[in-house]
Amino acid sequence: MGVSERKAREKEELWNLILEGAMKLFAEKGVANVTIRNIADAVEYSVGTVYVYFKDKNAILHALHTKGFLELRDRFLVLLNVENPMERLKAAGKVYIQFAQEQPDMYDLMFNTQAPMDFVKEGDGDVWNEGKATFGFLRTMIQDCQAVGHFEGHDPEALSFLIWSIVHGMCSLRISCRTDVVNLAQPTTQGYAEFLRMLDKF
Amino acid sequence: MGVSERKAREKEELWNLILEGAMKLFAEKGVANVTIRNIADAVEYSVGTVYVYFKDKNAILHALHTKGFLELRDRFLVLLNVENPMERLKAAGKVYIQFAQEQPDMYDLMFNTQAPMDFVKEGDGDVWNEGKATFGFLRTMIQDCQAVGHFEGHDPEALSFLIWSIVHGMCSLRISCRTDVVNLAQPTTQGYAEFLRMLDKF
DNA sequence: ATTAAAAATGAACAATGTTCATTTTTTTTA
DNA sequence: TAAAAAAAATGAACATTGTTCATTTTTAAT
Repeated sequence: MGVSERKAREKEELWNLILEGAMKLFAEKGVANVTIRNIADAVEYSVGTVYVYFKDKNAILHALHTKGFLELRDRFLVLLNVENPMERLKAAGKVYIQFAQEQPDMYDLMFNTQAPMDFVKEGDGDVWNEGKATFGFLRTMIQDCQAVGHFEGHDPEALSFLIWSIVHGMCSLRISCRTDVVNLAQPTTQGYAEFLRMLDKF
Repeated sequence: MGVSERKAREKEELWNLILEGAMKLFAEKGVANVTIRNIADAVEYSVGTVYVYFKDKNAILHALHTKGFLELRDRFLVLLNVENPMERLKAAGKVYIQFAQEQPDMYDLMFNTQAPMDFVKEGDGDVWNEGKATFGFLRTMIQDCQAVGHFEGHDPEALSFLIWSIVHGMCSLRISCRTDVVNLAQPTTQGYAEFLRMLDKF
């Protein structure tokens, strides 16, 4: 019988509908200003229904953060065209920073907000898959660089974390308005350019 | 007459009392879990009184964040003993990271949370003095390094921002639990060690 | 057409930041 | 010293939030 299958499909559709409604509001008003009631209104369902499909607000924020990682992964696809590992690494940083600049709220949700991590820790797997895959991608790039002679004597794990920290630090400080005290017109762009200049020695 | 003076003193004393109560709760339960009612209870005054002394919660959080910067500045004092500019810079990073590790909530309030910045922007001066002074301190260190031949050809402003971003990025990722996907026992310590190894080339 | 299961509902709850008319305390004045 | 004025403290009340759950509505099975 195809009934249960159709039901499953409908269930998934509403799940997506709610999530997309949340996504839209979230882009409009910022994550901090979106309430469960807002989301319910937007999709024309009751508050209770939202809670049928999502355990709590953390679950919604985690699902949203996952969508963010999907888009970031898409953006990273252009890197496959970059043959030279070092150039690929440099380009990856640019893509990362650009994403953070264009979608600051989403970036904040992905890399700063506690909610998605709380959801992960409440769950079964207990592991942050999105972060794991993304960091793994960076680690591979670093190893590719080392394979052609760069970063000699450096530990790839620590170096990956260091480089992640550099771009994250700049994006994070920018988003939280801490760069107001830095006398640069475009802090992240100019800061990253400075980093690229450093990389020339490796 | 000494009445108004005594009044002013009493006013400041209660202001401090409230703030220290907030500070204590804040250290106990974390910034996210402290309410105005908690603070009022802790100092044995009413909720309304707290609002007589502080415009809103942002004002309290800003005052707390300022206390954090005072402590960070104190910790930086040991750097005055380090003659060599490059060694001073390296030591400064260590102090910064250590502070973030020992007081993650305070660090988060100082460098991530929106509230203190909102307070600054609502105010007159409109400038984040704490950040300005701290960043200025870093800039001076970089310039001292350049004066003895380091970082040749690098822009001090951009370089300062880059280095700030490095240590902030590591601390920030650590505090927001994003380092769970990094295979390092002590991400910040090992990541910073990797950075120090990089600095050898400059 | 009845019954059972599933899905959707929205009123209700506790907790939060915030306000403000009222009360209490202190200071000044007569 | 007693009354009036000013300052300080109060806490009840409001709007919003995330969340729950008994009830109603819709759908499926008999």
